[in-house]
Amino acid sequence: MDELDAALLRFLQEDGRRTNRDLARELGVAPSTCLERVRSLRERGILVGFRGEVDLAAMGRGLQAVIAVRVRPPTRKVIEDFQAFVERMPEVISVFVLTGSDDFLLHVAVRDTDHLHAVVLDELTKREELADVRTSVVYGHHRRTIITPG
Amino acid sequence: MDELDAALLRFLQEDGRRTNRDLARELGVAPSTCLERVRSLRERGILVGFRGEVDLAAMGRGLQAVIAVRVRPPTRKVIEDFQAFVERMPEVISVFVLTGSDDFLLHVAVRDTDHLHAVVLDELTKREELADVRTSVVYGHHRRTIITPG
DNA sequence: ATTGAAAGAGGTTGACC
DNA sequence: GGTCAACCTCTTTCAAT
Repeated sequence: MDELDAALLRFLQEDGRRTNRDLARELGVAPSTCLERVRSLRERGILVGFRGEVDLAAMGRGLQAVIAVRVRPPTRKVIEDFQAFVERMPEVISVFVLTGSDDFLLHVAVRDTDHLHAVVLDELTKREELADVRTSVVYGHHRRTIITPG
Repeated sequence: MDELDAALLRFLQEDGRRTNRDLARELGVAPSTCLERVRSLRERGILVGFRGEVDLAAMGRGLQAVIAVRVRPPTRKVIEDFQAFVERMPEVISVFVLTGSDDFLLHVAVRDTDHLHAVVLDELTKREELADVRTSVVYGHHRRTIITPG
């Protein structure tokens, strides 16, 4: 992972559709070199894909919340079953499995407060393993688009 | 936003580099129609970009944590200054501004536990407005790649 | 809005350094 | 690992519907 790889990752995280020629020109290398580098980054599992990104509000899901969940008993089976369950919920954007007092943190995006209420009361609290739920509404969310090598 | 738009969003979230021809063929429309639809989705602010996606572990940042933060006093200035500060930290992948007992939730990705320790002790607790910090290590994280219209 | 065809731009390969 | 050149596919435009 040299300077060229790092620069490619930077540019492609910024705009996944930058053309190969364009990247090559900006980095001062031949297009085929550039192509080979990108292929190598994918083969090494560093660059894992290219994704179109949508605006949540424009998709009619302008209300976001984070939901901290505790399940009991905290056995492997209970944790894994609950994880599989929440990952299938369309309202759930992101699932964190955690150490500490909470077992899960769910990031959800919903239409409105009624929808949020329904997700918590009708979907989550239905589960028998659920021991505790704390919902916080998200005022603002910022995700870094460019991740640099550690 | 009809069935065609929804299908395009689905395919492009799955693979942001699907060619226009390919999309057109699969959806049974002309390439130019497809191109126009995608352009419209971008103009309407529904499709906001295309991003290369990297693997955190492969980037040498295999340890993730979520950090709940309370700041005092919770005035606009204090909140906004702290938000701007954490959004500039390279270890921070995502920032949530919240209602409830915590004001912020930070998702960080770091090299190892020493690095995590340094982020919390040297970067965060340096700030005078910081009133409370609770760090949870992330065992697993799953982000939904395809977001459907609400 | 959608189409089809034409023109220009980009991706990809392989022989060579 | 990097380059150059040729081929071939794709994007993009535009007149027509």
